[in-house]
Amino acid sequence: MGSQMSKFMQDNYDPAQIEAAVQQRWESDKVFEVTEQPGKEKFYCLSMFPYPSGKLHMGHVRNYTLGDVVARYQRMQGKNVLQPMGWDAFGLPAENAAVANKTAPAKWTYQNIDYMRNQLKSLGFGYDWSREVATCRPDYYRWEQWFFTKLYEKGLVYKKNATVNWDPVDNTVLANEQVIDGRGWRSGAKVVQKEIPQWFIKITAYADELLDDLEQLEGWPEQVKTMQRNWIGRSEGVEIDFSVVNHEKPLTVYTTRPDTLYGVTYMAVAAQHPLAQEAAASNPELAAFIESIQTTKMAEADLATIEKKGMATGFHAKHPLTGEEIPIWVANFVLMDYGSGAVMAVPAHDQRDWEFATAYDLPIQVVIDPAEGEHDISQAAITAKGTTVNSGPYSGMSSAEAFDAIAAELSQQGIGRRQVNYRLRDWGVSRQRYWGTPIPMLNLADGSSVPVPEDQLPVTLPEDVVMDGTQSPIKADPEWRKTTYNGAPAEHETDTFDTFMESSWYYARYCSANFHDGMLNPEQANYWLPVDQYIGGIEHAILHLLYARFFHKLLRDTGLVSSDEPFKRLLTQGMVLADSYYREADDGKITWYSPLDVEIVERDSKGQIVKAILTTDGKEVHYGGMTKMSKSKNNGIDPQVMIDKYGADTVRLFMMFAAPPEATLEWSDSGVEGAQRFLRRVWRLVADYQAVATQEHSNDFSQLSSAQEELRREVHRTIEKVSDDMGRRQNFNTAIAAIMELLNKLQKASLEDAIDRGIMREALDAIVLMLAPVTPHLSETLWHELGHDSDITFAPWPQVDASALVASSILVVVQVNGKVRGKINVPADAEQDAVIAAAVADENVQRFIDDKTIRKQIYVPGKLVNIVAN
RNA sequence: GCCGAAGUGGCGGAAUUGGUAGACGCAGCGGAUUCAAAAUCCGCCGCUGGUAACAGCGUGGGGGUUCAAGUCCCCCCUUCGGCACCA
Repeated sequence: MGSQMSKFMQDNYDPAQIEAAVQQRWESDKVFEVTEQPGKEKFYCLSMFPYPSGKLHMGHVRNYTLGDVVARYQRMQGKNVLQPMGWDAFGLPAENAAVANKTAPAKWTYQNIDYMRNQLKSLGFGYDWSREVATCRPDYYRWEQWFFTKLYEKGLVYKKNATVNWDPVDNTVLANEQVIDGRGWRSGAKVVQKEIPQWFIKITAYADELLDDLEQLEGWPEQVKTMQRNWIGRSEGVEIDFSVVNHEKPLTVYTTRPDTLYGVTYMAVAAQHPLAQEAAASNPELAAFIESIQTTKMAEADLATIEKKGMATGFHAKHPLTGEEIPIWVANFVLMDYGSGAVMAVPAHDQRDWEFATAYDLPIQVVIDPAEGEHDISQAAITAKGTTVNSGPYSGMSSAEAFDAIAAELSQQGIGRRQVNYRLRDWGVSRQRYWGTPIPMLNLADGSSVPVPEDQLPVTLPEDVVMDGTQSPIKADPEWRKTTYNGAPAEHETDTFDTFMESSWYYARYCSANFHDGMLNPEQANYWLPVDQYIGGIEHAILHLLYARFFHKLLRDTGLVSSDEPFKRLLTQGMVLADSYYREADDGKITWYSPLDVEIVERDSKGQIVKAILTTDGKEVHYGGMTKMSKSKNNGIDPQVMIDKYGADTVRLFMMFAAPPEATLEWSDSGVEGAQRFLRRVWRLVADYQAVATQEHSNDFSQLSSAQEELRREVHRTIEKVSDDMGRRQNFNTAIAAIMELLNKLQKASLEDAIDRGIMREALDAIVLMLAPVTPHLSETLWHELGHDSDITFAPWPQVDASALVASSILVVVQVNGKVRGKINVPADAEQDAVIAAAVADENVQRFIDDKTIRKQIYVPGKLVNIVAN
């Protein structure tokens, strides 16, 4: 066993050479291309596909290393593993780059894809590239368009007015991120809210199922499920019609607190509400006010923190039970897009209503006596439930009783009904941008809309265009939209889809990426789906993951897939941070410098950076702390530079070792060097062993010296821990730490006799195999050096020899009153009484109990004795 | 503001089910090797006191439950992610 040490091994570890060779073989042998193999257990491992922004950033490298480690681990478990990759290729940055660089978004995007694909290959990720998709290709988005028309036929799609950020100077719609302090980022003009017709998909029709099925998702982090639950926000309440004085139409509101109905002292409606508009028509002051509050950005975060403003409309509603007249106000915190665009206000029992009432001197009527505690209504609203007061015939009831009684009364009168409501709103998919999937609808002369007939799909987006910075080229071109429908002139919709549409079904398309006869090939899709492991950033915990879950159910109900949920197990990875450095000019302007151009010249006694200089000019820069890698702080570390310098295996190892997957990861140059140092030590240990590899080996482990027994126990303990860490816990950092510990011990191990060499041989095979998911190039190279002909990519994962784990004695910690006072070695099979006796007999333990009475003795088998004495 | 997380040595982190706090790595310090340096190897490394054995303190802050709390409960502080048109 074992080969003569090759010339190759005598040289130092040279990642550039071995990685290129290994990757070349993977490519020429098509190692990662897979097909359906009925009867063999499948494993679909998916990482969130990247937006092709130019080059990979460290967040990508982390995400894809995690995915590749999982995929390779599962392959070594003997599974048929699919790991695909593609491009989330539509989006705003391409338009911005097109304006800045005077190129077409398509060209820019395709160039980026080509560059980034090579980067992914150089990192050694084992993707099945034959399934690559780019969402901006017509052969991808045509099926999205087809699917949308199917949803339209099913009645799951509708058109309604919705609010957008309108830049009146550039005459364009802005994304929320393009609105800074209420102004357009390019024009600087004050942004106004404008209503335009847009397409919506009825995700609320699936709200209950999206909520209930979260329970099936045992492999999802609890926090993500909680966030989704809260986002869907199911509530049970009552919808109430308030009649409006001198007005035909009632004002309908939804409340979860009908028990506080007697506390309603005013109503609030959105600026765009018909009542507000009607009142403003004859009231210039109100009209001016309504215009002034239209500048509020529609983001919920802004809405929640803005100063609450309002004005009376002059209309009054009639209280449905008391008949009292209640003023109707316009308020800037009520949005037309949510619910009915109107709310009933109970300032005594709702904090936002309370603040508004206090600001505008509106009455506050207490109708709930809270169950416990003192409350001062002049300080804050009483939001807790309790017992009703001042509520006419409903006084003296619990909140729950009053809820039922009032709901029943309103229902009987025909002016209210119990209703389940969701915070979740229907999905607005229209975007007024160019670089996206054209919405496959035709607008007819009579104002109606119809889907583009199936035989006319796809509606293709022209790629050879010029971006002038403000308007979508397909909107600017009067010819593009022109078409006919049943012989009559019609116009193509010029809006495009929200890019969340493409990312909502790409995971399914990968299963039959080259299928031309439909969106999916159900046979292939149902072999691979659901995804067994999905990996991506925590920032996608709600929107992307909810939309993808929704789409999966839509696919299912269209007969394309048979499962209920797309992603069985989810891993949400943390961000990557790096040091940041800056200089401040005399005028206060701050310039950030890349950490790669900075040299640390002085640290204090605690290791903190006190002085650093810019290598280009030798002058000092200030340390700005450890922050998220970003363009704005210029602290992004280019993965390519690191791959060129250290090799892919070192970068991958550092990424997996520096932090657990969910936590943020701090980039550290010296940490990367430490990772490389470890790989060199692995290399050297194998090389040192090769020098004795031709000598006699023994695999008879029945008679071992205590040192041999202990070392072999360490080997199998490590296999046990690493298997658990990689498979169940997905804590790759501790798996690597365990391998490092084993390596430290092996370096000191004897190679004297045949058994020593047998144990070392077994240990080295195990180490090389266990490292293979993380450092595949190094492992494959060493695997062959150790004399194996097989491909380590598919080699079986090392097995634990249970007999090697058995120890004859164990260490038990002895505490007195909860403090550690001694440690004793006892036989593994010792009884409780014997262990406690040995514990009490310990010299140091005696010092703490000799003048005290023992009150209690607690024994945690095999671990700990606690003696309680006073 | 609302929803969800996180906070442990000089630093990244470990402690998996309430049972030895600080594994592993980085930085630092001491030594070996070297003409010298790099690389490598050996050792030390939470804070305070002590030559040491050992003792006291210690997991963001305050309170609580328990024989025992980094871990469970209550309150607070700080940082991060999301908030529907960034992806």
